[in-house]
This record gives sequence, C-alpha cells and structure tokens, in this order.
Amino acid sequence: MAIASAVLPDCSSCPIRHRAVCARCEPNELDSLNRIKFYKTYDAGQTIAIRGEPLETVASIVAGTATLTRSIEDGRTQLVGLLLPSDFIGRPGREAALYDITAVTDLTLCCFHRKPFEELLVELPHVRERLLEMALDELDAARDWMLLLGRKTARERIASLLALIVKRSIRPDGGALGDKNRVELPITRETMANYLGLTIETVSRQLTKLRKDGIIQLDGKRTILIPDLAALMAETGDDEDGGVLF
Amino acid sequence: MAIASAVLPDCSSCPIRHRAVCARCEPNELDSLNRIKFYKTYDAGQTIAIRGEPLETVASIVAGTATLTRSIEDGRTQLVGLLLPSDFIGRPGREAALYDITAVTDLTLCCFHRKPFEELLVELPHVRERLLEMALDELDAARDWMLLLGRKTARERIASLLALIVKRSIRPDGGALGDKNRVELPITRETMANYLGLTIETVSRQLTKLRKDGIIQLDGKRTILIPDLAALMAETGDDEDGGVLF
DNA sequence: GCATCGCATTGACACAGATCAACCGAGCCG
DNA sequence: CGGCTCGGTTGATCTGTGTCAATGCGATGC
Repeated sequence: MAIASAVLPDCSSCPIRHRAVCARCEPNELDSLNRIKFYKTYDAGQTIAIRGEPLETVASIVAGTATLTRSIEDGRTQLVGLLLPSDFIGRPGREAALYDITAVTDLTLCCFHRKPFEELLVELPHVRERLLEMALDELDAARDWMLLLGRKTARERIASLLALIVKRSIRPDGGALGDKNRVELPITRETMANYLGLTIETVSRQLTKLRKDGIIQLDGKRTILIPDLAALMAETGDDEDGGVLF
Repeated sequence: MAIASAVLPDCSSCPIRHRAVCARCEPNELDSLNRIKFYKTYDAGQTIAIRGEPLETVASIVAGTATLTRSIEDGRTQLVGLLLPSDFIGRPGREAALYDITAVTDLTLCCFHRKPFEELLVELPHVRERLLEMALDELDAARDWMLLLGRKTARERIASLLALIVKRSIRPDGGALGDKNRVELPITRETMANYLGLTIETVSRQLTKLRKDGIIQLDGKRTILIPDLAALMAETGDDEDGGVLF
C-alpha cells in the first residue's frame, strides 16, 4: 500500500509519471512543473480539505488513497469520488473546496500552489489536455455510479464495488498485482456503505449472503477471495460487454 | 420552447454564444469554427445516440432539451445528465457514445464532425479551456446528484429537482425568464422518475404532498408555481449556502 | 491475564418506497 | 359522438433496506 521512498526528487523516476496530469509533458514542460512542485504527506484519517474552505493548493496523488465526500448536517454522507495514485485534487480557477477530502491511508501528494499552477497552465497545453481527459474520465465514472445509486439493489451494488476494485488492482500495466482472485479492501465497511449509498449493516449482510452463495470467500475482514470472477460479474447487474474501455 | 428560426447563419447572433464551448473565442477562432459547423434538428422523442454505437459528430445544444441515460436490460433506467441549451454533446477523442442520448423536446444542434473538430481544437486554446471548465462543472453537478441518489428521501429529491430547474431558468444573465415563481417542467413524470431514481408513482405522490403542504401549486400537469422559494429550498436537504457558485 | 475499544456481524422490527391495479381526463381519430 | 391512447393520479399491499440493539472478535494497553 505504501511506497518505499516518499520524497522523490525527480519527475523521471516518479511512479505516476505516465498517468498523472503531467503524463503528456515534454521535458521542458516537466521542468517548469518541477520547479514549483513540492511534496506533502498525510497520515491515514487526516483531513485534507473541508467543503467551503479555501484550498490554496492543487495536487496529484503519488501514493495512497483519499476520498471525496459530500454530506448533510444530519450526518448522512455520500462518497462522491475515490482518489487513487495519479488522480488530481483541486480545480484550477476555483478558490474553495466543494467536497471534503480525507486521507484513508497514509498519503503522499505532489503539490502546486494554485495561483502559479494556473499561470503556468497557459503555457503548458499538454497539462490542460490531460486535465480535460482526466475530468471526462471521472465524469464517466460518476455517471456509472449514478446508475448504481439510482437503480441497483444492495447485492448488485456490493458486487459492482468488488468488481471495480478487482479491475483497478489488475490494471496497472496488464499484469495482476499478486493473486488475481484475492482482493484487499482498502476501505472499512463504513466507507463502503458511504460509497454505495447503504448502511454498514446492509453491507455486512450482503457480504455474508454472497459468501453463503459461494460467490466470494472472506479471509479475515479485509480480504476477499473470488473463486469465479465471471460469477461475480453476473451479480453486478451490468451488461457483460461493459463498453470496451476500462 | 422552440426558437423561431432554426438555422442561424452567424455566430454573433447565436443565442448560446456566451455560454457554449465557443464562449471565450476570439473573432478569428469563431471564424474557424463557423467554417465547419452545421445545424441539425430533431423532433421530440427522437434518439440522437445509442450507447456503444459510433458517434461521428460532436455538438452544442442551441435550443431544446435532451437527456443522457444509462440502463440495464431489465428496463431499469437512470438519467445521468440533463442537456440544456449551451451544453455539449460528445467527447473529443472518443469514438463511441457511452450513453443513450434522446431529444425530449424539439431540438436544434450546432454540430461539428468529430475529426475536423479535434484537429481544430489544437489551434483553439479558448475552446479547450472552456471545454475543461464545462466538464468540471458537469462533474460537480454529477457529484451533487450522487448525494441526492445515495442519501436523500423522495421528498428531498423532488424539491431538489424543482429548485434546480428554477435556478437554471433564472440564470441566463441574472434576469428571470418570465415569472420567477412559475416553472415549466420540460420533462414528463417518467423522465423525472428516471432522473431521481424513483418510480413515477412516488414522484406523483410526493408532488401532491408538497402541494397539500403549500410548498408548491400545480397549474395543469407541467406548470408549477412556487409561492415561497425559501420554503422549497428548505425541503431540499441541502445546507443553505450551497457553495457560492451556481 | 483482563478490560477496553473499534469494527464487524447478526437479529427483531419498522417504514419508505416499490409494485400491482384501478381510475381519471385530455387529446385524437374514425 | 364513442372509443382509444397516453400521461398522470390514487389506493392497497408488499418488500428491501433502514433502524435499533445486542453480541462477537481481534488488537491494544495496563
């Protein structure tokens, strides 16, 4: 989960070099960014931003996981984004955070002060291009999630989340991370519930039910074994093709 | 709902000139776009794109309303975006549509073939800039909607939708369109239900309940009067400040 | 060893919203 | 005019998920 050396002096050895906002940068563009960047780390559980308060930096996640949440006064909370390495935090042109941002694991960020970053953006077409691409990808993800929240049953939601986590842990360059059928949940039951628009009790019950139905096996509370990925996919409620991408 | 003359020869008199992708264009940039644009109209109910099928044009909505939907085979449908004048359809760099797009009223589009548009994009920084801005706005809207779908009650959902429509019909340059307290619903109960993640019966019942509680008045089936906007806002479940923007 | 704490599981029950079904009213057409 | 369709409303009933509460269980500290 955590990466060995937290502070990386040079972009060329950066683990997110090929996926973050700087993915398409030419060496000279990278230099410009390099000159104004700085690293920052957070402990698991720490708050990174609060809705409504000024956010003077933007950043890329280098290592760790963070969440974007929106909530109402009475305590109801909805997770609206899961931020993994290479994802971007903050929005050029916006002063205040619109969401609460929290580190769920120890976290390393590659930060820029917002103002200088915005000024630089004018000269760095590849950053803006990549930023657009990433925003559109997130928009697609958000819309898929809307289908889940608006129309799927509790069981389908759980299956969809597990399938998503499997997909994301396989992705980094085709090769699987460790055992393809073993999923380490990076989040607690409460975070899962807030992601899925359910309560922790329902999450727990549906996990047990999926276990009793033989779709998954639980090894401890945070590790899940998936004997038959196709069987899990069949429980998500999605059409199989899933639209080429991802 | 429909605009008098469908085909507008010149961008300078275009009703969405100051809000669409071309909002920030210099005259010369506008010329480039003007040279490759063409208009297209659809009747209410017509399909504009189908998920998975190639989409060879991108477009701005000039007049009318369209919806973006995602659905599962068994018929469950979720509306994931409501497209109003100035909103953009299609994604540079993506061949196939990811969502079903349908005209809900008569519709006029200002279209570009995707390939030439993408090529032009390189030379038109202001279009790309605006596109990013619009994508980020839509992302924020989608995330607000996730909170609604995941955590709000039926009554709060209805109130939120009405509030949203009021806000959007007031916005065009500060001045209200007609009576501030009169809302013409551009959509049927079924579309509302698909937007809100509810059934039409629940939508209908909650509207009646809001009427009986004096929050709204119904004038026919498609027109809603809001005697006290603050009272409606109080029913949305949102915190009052609502984050400056919009 | 035992107490404590945080997270997770399980059970009993309540309720919001879905489902199934009847009915209404406006527009349309033969 | 009568019959039909379509969108909407209303009622009766069912059910999936929330709520409230008790219990389990591993980790941590004394």
